[in-house]
Amino acid sequence: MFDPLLHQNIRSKLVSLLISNDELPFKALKETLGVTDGNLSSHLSKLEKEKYIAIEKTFEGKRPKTMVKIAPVGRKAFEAYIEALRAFIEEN
Amino acid sequence: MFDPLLHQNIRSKLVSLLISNDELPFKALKETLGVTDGNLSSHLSKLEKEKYIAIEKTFEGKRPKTMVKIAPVGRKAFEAYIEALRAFIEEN
DNA sequence: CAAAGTACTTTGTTTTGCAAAGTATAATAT
DNA sequence: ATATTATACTTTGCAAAACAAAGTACTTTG
Repeated sequence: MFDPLLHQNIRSKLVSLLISNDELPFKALKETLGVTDGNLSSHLSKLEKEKYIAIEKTFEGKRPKTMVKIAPVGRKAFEAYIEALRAFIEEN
Repeated sequence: MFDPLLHQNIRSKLVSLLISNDELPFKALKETLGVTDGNLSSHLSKLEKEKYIAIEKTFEGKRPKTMVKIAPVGRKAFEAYIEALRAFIEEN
């Protein structure tokens, strides 16, 4: 079974981005993924709930800034997911 | 965007099985995938609706037998999906 | 200081994914 | 002969997911 948290269009790319960039602001994720604020927000919540990512709320001057980081659990899960995909591809 | 019809746990495996075996009976799919009848039935309907597969209802003696075959659209889509996965893996 | 913008979150609706229940026929036991 | 169980599915109902629209809380700008 592919990890259902990762085997989804937006989340697989989201986590992939976080693996490559280690941390990214909400806005950058939103623009790169081409999703609405609400949609991104709920995907982030889902990933945070399972400790795949960590969300840090800071301030950039006076404006709120949400920083999203990959967490150890998420990194491991993603690696396993990529391995699973690789195995799936091999047999196809 | 990964093809949402294929980027799903059960359906990706289902179509993969059909690519390898060309045609399979309902029962074999059900057992191999480890899903309930209802669940399989609805996934098949979804794939059939988009012409990814073809469903043939025949009789084995006096009992109904549902045969599932991969269709050209499905084969192409699956190949493209595998390519997309490959590309995704490459960059991760 | 009103209007518009920024950075999100919450709410509401549609779509999925699934199991339980239903349908129809066949085989088997009584 | 007929009730019971089994086979092969499909339909229904419901909980969870995915998404956009609306809401919240500020802040900057005209």
